Amino acid sequence: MHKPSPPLSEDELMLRAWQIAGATLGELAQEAGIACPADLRRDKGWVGQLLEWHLGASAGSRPVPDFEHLGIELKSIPIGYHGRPLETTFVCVAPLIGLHGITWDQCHLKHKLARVLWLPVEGERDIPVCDRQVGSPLLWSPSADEEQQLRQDWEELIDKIVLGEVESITARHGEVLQLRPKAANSKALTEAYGNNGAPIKTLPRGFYLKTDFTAAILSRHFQC
DNA sequence: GCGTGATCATGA
DNA sequence: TCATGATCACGC
Repeated sequence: MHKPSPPLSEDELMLRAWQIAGATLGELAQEAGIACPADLRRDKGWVGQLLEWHLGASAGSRPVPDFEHLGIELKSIPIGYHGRPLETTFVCVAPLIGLHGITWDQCHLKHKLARVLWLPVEGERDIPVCDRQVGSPLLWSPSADEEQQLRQDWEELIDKIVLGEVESITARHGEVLQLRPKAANSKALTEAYGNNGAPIKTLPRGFYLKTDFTAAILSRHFQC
């Protein structure tokens, strides 16, 4: 099977997503002509990239939505036996410098989360990767409450970054949003503000959605 | 090194 | 048991 072209409409995208719902990753890998890894230790992004392939995502590694002209971001999310997310969800890299005058309405995170196609995938490690099933897709935009929660966490975290306190931020800060390392390893460093605004070198950070938050999104879907 | 895709692995 | 902090792969 050749790589699907980008979907031309939201309806077309959702149709494709429903068409792969229930399939196993092994079946999807076979159609894509790629091998299914025994585990994801060395292929952490494999599931996401496989789903991108099937749905015709076009962005590659560019910092734009997966479905650029639809303004939709694709997120696979690993689900455990109890239907809850097994992992936090990476959203985007956090800016550590050049934040003068940055606002919620113009920030990268808000735009990334404006419209997300969630695709749950079985993620328990005792299920062989090839046997894991894709779940039902969910096209989501933040409710007013959800946006308020995200905004509050984002503003508090950005404030700390601006004040040179990035290295005192842990994953426990934030109700729904976390700031955590996002790097190749602990030796990858980038510039940030330190005490008194002096430049320091620190680990690159990313914004992640906590599992309680994504669990609520998914449960709202299954209840309605 | 940065941004894309994330999960791993161990200390609490 | 589970979330945090660390890490893996790839294109450029």
